[in-house]
Amino acid sequence: MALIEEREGRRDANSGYSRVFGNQQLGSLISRVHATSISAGNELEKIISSLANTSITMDDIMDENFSEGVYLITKNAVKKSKLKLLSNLEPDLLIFIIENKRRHCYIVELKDGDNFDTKKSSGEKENMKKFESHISKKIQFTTSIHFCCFNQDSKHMIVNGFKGRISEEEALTGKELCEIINVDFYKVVSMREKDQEANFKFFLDSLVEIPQVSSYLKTKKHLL
DNA sequence: CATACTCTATTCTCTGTCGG
DNA sequence: CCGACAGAGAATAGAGTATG
Repeated sequence: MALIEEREGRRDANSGYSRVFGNQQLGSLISRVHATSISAGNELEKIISSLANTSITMDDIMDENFSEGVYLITKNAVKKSKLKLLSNLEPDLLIFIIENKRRHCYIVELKDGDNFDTKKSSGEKENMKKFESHISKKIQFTTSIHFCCFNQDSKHMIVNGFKGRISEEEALTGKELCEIINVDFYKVVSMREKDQEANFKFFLDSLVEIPQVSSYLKTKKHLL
């Protein structure tokens, strides 16, 4: 769950957030908000894999021990397989399409934003290509690499964010990713929205409980 | 179990290049 | 030559994971 309430954040007075406000309680509250945002990114991958068909291992793929279907294999599952590779070259997701006449592996880098970090994008594409050439030698599948910005609906914007370093085919929206793996995009979105109300309340409740904040709000009573 | 490393998001600053 | 822009690097922060 991406709940602010469950995040630690930095509680001490020496965090940058405390300095921003000159108030430790407010600083630690903001720190917890930030921690929640980070946590939500990790959660996205977990939600997606919980809704997809993950009933196959990387070893099964290499041993040709499978039947028709669409399967998702996460980064961690790849790490546990015998497909040994230099560390940190692994993409976030591998999708295997196993059909009568088609065997394809989508290699996907997933991001919970609407833009990729331009500093790392060149390196990321290089790593993806390295991984692609490595895995192609081990499996009997065609392959393609993709960069998915889960919260971006426009392929064009993804390519743009990448400063044109990737093609339209290599860009993937969240909706497209979900279509490939037979996952309801809107279910993923609604699962993530579930915490919003609790977060909204927790944040504002915590905020008005801070003495400095509440005494300030009392001077603003005319606004209510 | 502690430590090191990588991931996420975001902002600021410095530097270099391109075009008018 | 100067401004606009792009890119790299550093900084703020914590979470998560791998490993000895």
